[in-house]
Amino acid sequence: MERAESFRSENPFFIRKMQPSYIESRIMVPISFITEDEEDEHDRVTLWTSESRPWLVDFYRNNSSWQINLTTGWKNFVEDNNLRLGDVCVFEKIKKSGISFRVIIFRDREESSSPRFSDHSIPECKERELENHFSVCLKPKDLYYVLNLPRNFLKNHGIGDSNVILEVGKKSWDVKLDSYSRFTTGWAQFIRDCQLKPGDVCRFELMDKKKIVFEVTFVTCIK
DNA sequence: TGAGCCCGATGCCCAGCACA
DNA sequence: TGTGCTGGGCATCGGGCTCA
Repeated sequence: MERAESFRSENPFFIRKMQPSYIESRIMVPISFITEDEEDEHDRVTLWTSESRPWLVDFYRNNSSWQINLTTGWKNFVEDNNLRLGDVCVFEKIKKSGISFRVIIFRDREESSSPRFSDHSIPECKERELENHFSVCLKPKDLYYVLNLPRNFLKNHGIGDSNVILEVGKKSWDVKLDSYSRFTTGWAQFIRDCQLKPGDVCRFELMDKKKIVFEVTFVTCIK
């Protein structure tokens, strides 16, 4: 999953980790990935893992759960590509005829499928140490008084309602982390002092788990 | 009988609101 | 300016129905 999450592309894409229901029957596509116009024009999507062989898969819109399910043909794809539980697929929408997705498979069993495409928009799967850090791209609302944090990260590290220390260089700020996984008291001061703007990306690296100290680095957005 | 289709339940995340 | 809460959107899962 970490390798899949490091995938970058100019094309829209989504990530799916293989669940039992995915292996056994169907997989869901975010509803925004297939427009109603496309749905009217096409009955099925085309999945590509290489440039040589496509898989045709029927789909239908699930209005109750606001999703699109891939059904007939999906199982063939699973079997042909030997997908197993825990494998992670990146579905990248590409500009081919009809509705086409390029599928990059990140296997749970050490090796990954190496995408065999001629262009260079394929994942930068550098080994990244994600365990101790997360990144946040600041939105206008984040520059107000609160910042929502990834709950999974906090949960994985057993971090709850507490005060944390944000360090930038030799300076540090005390910021309250509330029970809703948000930076609250102190966050506004931090963004003022660091002159952060919408579009800036903050990287929070957990340096001291006991005292909950994050070293913060940021990339400034230049319009 | 199994695959495909369809629906509903549940929980998570986030945006936004009300109020202190 | 900070906190608590709620509702909407979405992801995930399970189960019933239909049909070949």
